[in-house]
Amino acid sequence: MNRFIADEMEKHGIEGLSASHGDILYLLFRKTRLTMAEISKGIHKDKSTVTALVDKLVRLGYVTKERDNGDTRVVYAALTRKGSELEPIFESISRDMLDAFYANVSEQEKEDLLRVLIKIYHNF
Amino acid sequence: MNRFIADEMEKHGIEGLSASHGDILYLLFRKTRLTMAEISKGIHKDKSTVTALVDKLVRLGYVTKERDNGDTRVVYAALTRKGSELEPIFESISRDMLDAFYANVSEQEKEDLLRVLIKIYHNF
DNA sequence: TGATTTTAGTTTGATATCAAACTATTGGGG
DNA sequence: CCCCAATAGTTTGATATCAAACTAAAATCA
Repeated sequence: MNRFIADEMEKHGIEGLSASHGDILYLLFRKTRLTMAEISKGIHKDKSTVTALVDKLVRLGYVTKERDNGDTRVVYAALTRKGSELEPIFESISRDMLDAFYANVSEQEKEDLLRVLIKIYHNF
Repeated sequence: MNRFIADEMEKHGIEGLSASHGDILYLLFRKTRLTMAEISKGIHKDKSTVTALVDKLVRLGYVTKERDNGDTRVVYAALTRKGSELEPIFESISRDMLDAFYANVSEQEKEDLLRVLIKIYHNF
């Protein structure tokens, strides 16, 4: 799946991003401003990992970081124009990905799969 | 799951091993001698990754590496005595892991899950 | 109010991982 | 037989990832 996504992104001229960067961008498509801690929770990665990932997105020009004025411990991440432009491309890749993933899998099977996986998820 | 396994291993006094090292050891419990390429295929990891993983197992005293006499390109990995002693511990951890994993999941659900996952696996 | 604890992020050091370049050996075809 | 291609592993360089130590700021509490 990682390879699939990486290949698709390369086809669209997006390079240097991993699946985790994509996860972060997805969060930012939904909510325009997120703290580092919110991102950490949202993508289930350690906060120090998020620091590195977001810094890379900043370096590539997709995201900005800004300190909160009230509580200066807090740092917000938000999309730049360039970052926002990724949304339609990502939606398209996501669709293709899911289509490939669920090829030959019926709706009923999908439903059952999800239900059992959630059960297993809660076992940890 | 990785954390679960790591915790269990630590309880048994086994430290410094990741899940991938466990995968390699499992292969060696079944077949006493494997080439680096066979391990690479067996654990679905790049051959250069296997070099690093096996070297660590050698460093920790669980495995030996030996060149083939006939074809000197080939390198065999095999368990040491210390490596073999891990088998019962690993079997026990494996059982506990699967029990935790499949808690509250019926046999029928397991079967369906596996069938659909295999289908999805073949989609890539 | 002042000390202590909690919280938010970053830095540091270690590890697994991959891809690409490289080395060394084997096997085939002219 | 020799060259070339294929094969087996290793080395190198980059990256994501985590945990632990650290910094700085806010919140609690006595």
